[in-house]
Amino acid sequence: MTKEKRLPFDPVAEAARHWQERWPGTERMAAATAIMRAQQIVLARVDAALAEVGLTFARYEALVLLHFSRTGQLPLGKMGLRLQVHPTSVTNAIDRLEAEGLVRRIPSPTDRRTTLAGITPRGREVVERATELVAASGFGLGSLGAADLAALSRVLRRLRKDAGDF
Amino acid sequence: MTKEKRLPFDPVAEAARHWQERWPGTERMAAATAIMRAQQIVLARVDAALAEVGLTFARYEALVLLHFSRTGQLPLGKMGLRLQVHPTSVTNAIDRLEAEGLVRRIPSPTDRRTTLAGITPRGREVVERATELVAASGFGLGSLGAADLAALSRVLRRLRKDAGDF
DNA sequence: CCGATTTCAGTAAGACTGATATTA
DNA sequence: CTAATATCAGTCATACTGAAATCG
Repeated sequence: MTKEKRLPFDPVAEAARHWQERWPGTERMAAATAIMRAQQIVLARVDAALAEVGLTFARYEALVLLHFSRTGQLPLGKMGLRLQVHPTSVTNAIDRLEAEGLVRRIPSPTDRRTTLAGITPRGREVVERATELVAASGFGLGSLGAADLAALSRVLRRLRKDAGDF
Repeated sequence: MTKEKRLPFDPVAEAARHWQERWPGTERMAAATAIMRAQQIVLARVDAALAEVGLTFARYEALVLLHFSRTGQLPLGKMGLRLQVHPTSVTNAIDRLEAEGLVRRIPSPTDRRTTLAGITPRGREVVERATELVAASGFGLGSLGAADLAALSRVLRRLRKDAGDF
């Protein structure tokens, strides 16, 4: 951690106060800054939970995606699209997961250019255990009620849709 | 970019659908995943806007903080607390900003252990120009209305507060 | 020949650990 | 002596670019 010190004021509100005096779009700035910080909080909680099973968030996401897929196998390219990560990052993530025996590479039977990543039985065990830990951590959102969570999901869904995610 | 492909469905909703069948806390998972993706979107937009003036988001934040401060100078440690970044990351960011003449290091007159970062006139010019660009980009939130922005800020404020930020 | 898929080499920014020098 | 402050060296996970190999 950087330091466990609690500020005596809300740094986002403080920034908004100054911003407002000179520049437009204060509400957007405040919301964007809050999103950046919220992501830091969520990531820190999830990473801490996953450390116990030796996974990072990126690799956990890949593993969950495979676990949820019908056959337990997906082309690397499809994974990149679904997880919105760079092709080389997928290669890297699968490299690590394969080295730990959680995933194995399988040549596609229909297209010899593509490689499938397939989750192994050990991979399924680990993702189940990891998910228990992550769910127990509450994703750092443990204090939010159902209404707040719903509001968050609703607004962020619009944001993601308008950004061209889906 | 990873690929400009739009998925035919909401990947977060799809994940939630599968999650719900086996694990608890679906609403938290969905909100957390949406936060992670929203941060990616905001960061990409802001970084793209800042590239024109040769700044990263982290360095821009540091510059804005100095620009807003009363004297234009702050101890590096205080900056780390305000921006929630690691001390060594502050040192690194100030190194870069100093190399570009946007900031200079000043020995503290009252405590010889501490170093102040002071924004230069050129730093003020750059931060003004950068802010025009960033504000014009809308932080990737251009499509959200006032009510949505307010809801976002309200919920994320609670999240940050409960996480111990302030 | 063109485009898609994956991989590799190399670069970059950032977060972190552990150690150190200086000073309150 | 201790605590705080900043820095340095080095490691790590990730993102990206550009190039290459393979194949539809």
